[in-house]
Amino acid sequence: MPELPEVETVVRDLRPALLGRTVLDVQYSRKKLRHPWQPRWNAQIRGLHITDLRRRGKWILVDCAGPTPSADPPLVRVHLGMTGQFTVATPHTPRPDHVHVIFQLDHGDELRFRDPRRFGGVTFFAHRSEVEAAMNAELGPEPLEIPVEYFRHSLRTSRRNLKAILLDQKTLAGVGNIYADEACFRARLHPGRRGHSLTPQECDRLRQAIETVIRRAIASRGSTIRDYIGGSGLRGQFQNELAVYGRTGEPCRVCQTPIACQRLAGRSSHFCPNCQR
DNA sequence: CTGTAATCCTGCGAGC
DNA sequence: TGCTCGCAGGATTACA
Repeated sequence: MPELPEVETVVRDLRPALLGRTVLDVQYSRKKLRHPWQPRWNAQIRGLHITDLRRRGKWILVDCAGPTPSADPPLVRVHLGMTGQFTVATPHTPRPDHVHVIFQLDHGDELRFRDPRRFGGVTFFAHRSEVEAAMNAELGPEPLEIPVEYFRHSLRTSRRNLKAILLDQKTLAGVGNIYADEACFRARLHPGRRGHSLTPQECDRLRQAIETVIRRAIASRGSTIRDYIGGSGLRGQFQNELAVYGRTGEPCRVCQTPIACQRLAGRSSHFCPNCQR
């Protein structure tokens, strides 16, 4: 579910509530998550202070600090998968189904990881460096900081279609199905176009479209299609501004042509057959 | 290298 | 009302 704008919203919501907090205890359900929680981490996490909260692509990173300062401190890494929710709540708030990890915090609140489909996960790393190196090797640049030449080169040397390229986290980290479709529409490019068929100008148009769409989506706290909620439990608003995603058969906001839907890179891909070439 | 399909799960809407 | 089917914001793997 959550793509960059949704994950960014969760991080922004949670940051003020979590910075400086101490984890008193951790509970977890027996259900298996994508990146399995392991009981032995419990003892390691207890007593850690939360020093920062960050996002990289669709990953949430919770930086921690132990009792003694370390150059390579521990961290907790979270992925929301399709239906993940990461929220702070008071213990009085009823616990919904599918809450799989609960961090008890020192000021009484709970940090909850909920995920009905369990495609997401929570993993503890004793040393930040273990994750950073691996993640940087597997993730491309952030969509709001795409190097111009890098992006042109990535597109123009690929025989894949735009949809597949945009969804590839190694090319760009954080774009998913909604924003790939929205960016192609904004750039007036058919998602089935092959990367190598793009002119440098079209590459730049796509890059700018991605940046604009992602920026606006963050400003609207992401899109809530079904399950998504931010770190404080609020729904997103960008679903109201989507131009093509989920609008199959509805009129294009520019030319009134019915929006088409076609399977590309294994995913439903929405586009205007008239505006996008 | 590319593309496709299956896989991990639960829940929901459409259609009968 | 109740059933089955297909599909869902992700990501990895196997196979053609």
